[in-house]
Amino acid sequence: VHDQVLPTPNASSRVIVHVDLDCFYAQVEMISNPELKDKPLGVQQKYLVVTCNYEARKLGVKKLMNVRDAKEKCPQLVLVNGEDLTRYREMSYKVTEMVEKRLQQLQSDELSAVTVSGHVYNNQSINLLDVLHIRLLVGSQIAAEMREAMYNQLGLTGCAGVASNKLLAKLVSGVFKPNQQTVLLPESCQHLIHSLNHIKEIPGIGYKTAKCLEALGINSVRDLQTFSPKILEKELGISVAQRIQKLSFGEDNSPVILSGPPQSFSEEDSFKKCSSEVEAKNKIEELLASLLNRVCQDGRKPHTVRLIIRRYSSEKHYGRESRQCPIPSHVIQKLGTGNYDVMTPMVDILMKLFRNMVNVKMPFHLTLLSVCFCNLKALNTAKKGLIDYYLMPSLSTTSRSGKHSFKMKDTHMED
DNA sequence: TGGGGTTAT
DNA sequence: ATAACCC
Repeated sequence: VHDQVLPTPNASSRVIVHVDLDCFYAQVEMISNPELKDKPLGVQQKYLVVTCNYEARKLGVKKLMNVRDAKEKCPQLVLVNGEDLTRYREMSYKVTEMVEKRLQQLQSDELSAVTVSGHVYNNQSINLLDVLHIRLLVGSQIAAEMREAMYNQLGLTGCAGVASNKLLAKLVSGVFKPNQQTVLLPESCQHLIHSLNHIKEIPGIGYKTAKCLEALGINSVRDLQTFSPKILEKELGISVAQRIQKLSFGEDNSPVILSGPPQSFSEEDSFKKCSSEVEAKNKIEELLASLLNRVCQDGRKPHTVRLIIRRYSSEKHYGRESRQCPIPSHVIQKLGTGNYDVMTPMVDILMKLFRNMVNVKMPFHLTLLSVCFCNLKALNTAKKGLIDYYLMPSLSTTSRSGKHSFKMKDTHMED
């Protein structure tokens, strides 16, 4: 859970609190088994140590390190398997609930004396006559309180950053690392942004964009700040160009959006080789069984299913292909109820999607399979749809003029 | 690289 | 459906 915001009188003087948990999976494992607490611990998925606790980091283990390299660096390293995300999801939901409850109370809080909690970035001096400073200090107290509550109620530690926008809050949250917090006062914004050694460190500039910028000779934050906007727009498109150039100045007006419940659920598994249809079917059944449990607990119903594969190919960095289709309404209806067999029709659909992507008469070699449920709708979707249809002019216009308009009517009739 | 997720095109 | 981004 990130990016909680203080109620603010106007959008131009925001105070954003970004909370970032320390090595979350490793913390969950240490809570489940306290004997691991003072040992160097890594969380393993396949042959990777995806994250590790700070004991392990002191001994040279890094995130996403090969298991072999990690063991070599640190022979005492204890490894636990983290391929099943269930317990991490459970803890994550607890954090979300806690934060939302705390946020409800925020309005009625009595704010204590105006002093900083935690670090001030760049050791800058505070001006108590500056209203922006004061507001940020109050943000630092709220951050401290949230971290306290997370530790007291759930046993989780984390960092926090407090600043005037999401980008800066996130960047400053990592300045003092583990279990500490830092507030950024406006005067030190340029210091922070120029402390980055490469533009790839700016959240929002990923692998592809960074490569593209490098090809233009842009390597430092200052390079990006001073680069011709016109040429940048030509290379990356106006949207990306304008957004990332603003980011390079530390400017980010993107709003805090409550993420709410997930938009999709998926289960995936990677492996060395899957080369027969029977093998694929077995994997798909496994993934589907777990997914059905999760979707059942969520309570909403997916209306679309997608199958994703990754083909073995010597060196194609990101090659995933997918096929998706609507879930037939009679299958959707059975989804929550345990008594009807929903596996069989779903597996049939998924195998059709599979054969649509993979020519099973030819040899094939897959290294990943994933099943995704998306287009989640609340229950009573037909009734709600009916109300919307009559009460919301814009919606009823678009649905009537759309090519699926009679399909919507069918849904209403069934109900 | 793993096992997820979101948004834009 | 894919490609980019995030962790």
